[in-house]
Amino acid sequence: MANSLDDVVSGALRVLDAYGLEYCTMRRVAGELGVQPSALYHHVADKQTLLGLMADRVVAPVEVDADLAATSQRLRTAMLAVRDGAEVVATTAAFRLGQFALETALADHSDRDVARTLLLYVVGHTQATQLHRQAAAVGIVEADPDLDASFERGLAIILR
Amino acid sequence: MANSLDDVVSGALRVLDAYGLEYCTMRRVAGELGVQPSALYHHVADKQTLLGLMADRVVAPVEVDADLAATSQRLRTAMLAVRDGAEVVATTAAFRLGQFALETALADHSDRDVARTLLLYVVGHTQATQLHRQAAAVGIVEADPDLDASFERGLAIILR
DNA sequence: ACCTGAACACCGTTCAAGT
DNA sequence: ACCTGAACACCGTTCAAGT
Repeated sequence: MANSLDDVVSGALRVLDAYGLEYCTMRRVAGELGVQPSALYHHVADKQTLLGLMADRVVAPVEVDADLAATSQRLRTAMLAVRDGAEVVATTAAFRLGQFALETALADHSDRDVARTLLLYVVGHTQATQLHRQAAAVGIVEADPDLDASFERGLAIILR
Repeated sequence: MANSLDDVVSGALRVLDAYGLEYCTMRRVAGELGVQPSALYHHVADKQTLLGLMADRVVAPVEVDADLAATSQRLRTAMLAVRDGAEVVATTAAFRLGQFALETALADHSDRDVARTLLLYVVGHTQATQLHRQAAAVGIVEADPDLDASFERGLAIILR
């Protein structure tokens, strides 16, 4: 059966979660879909575009409401759910200041500067968390059990 | 004349600044130094290690003191000084929570949680700033003249 | 509309060998 | 100590051609 764009994004996210961003290559995504690498370019202009769609999908299920702390937790959880999820969001076109969908949504429930600051902190802390966990998984560094609590304390500092 | 490790890092930073992270390849760094790609591996174990040394160098001139806002500005300026500087710092081993040199230095002059939150914000905002500027330079997006002021407002929120 | 096959211009890294 | 030359196993992307 022929693949749709959604299939391509789903396959790419499966490869990302299984192998990490470094090994999430067009050729591996194609292999995951049982298709030649060149076939991907029928669905997507280039790899950057695909990464952007992947970031959108990682962030899509996050509900935004007036509870900024809870919304931040949900965003963190969504990014942690896929390997290197935060890095994909951070380095992607989706995360452009002023036009990141979550930023404008969050700004509707709070101050615009608070929304932006919060978002930068949440993505940054989660990216660092995943970097740390990956290093801990390989034994380069001991696991830090305080990371979740550290996240919440930073949140409190911004929202005080 | 033979190259030292410092020469390699300097050459790599020149390539980074001229071409951006995407095109900062081992082969180009070697070319910049007038040497074969394999020669780099006499100085450095792999590309990740080189990127870490580059991040250290970007951040090295930043003076840390009790004025958290001024220190944040200096860090931002240092990262902005080289193309994709913030991304190199953010994605590198140098930026591990709890053992990033700047984090511990900053923690000596303030609360530890404030130090970490501030650092994540500064690196994140600067990374987004460079992403935005690069997009604006290519004409994908109009330049945002408010980015510097936005940075300071976020700083004020964290430090209030 | 969706895909194949083949090609192009690259990558990071290893390793024996040179000086 | 520092480097060359050659190789290995990969990349992203293009493009004519097939169904």
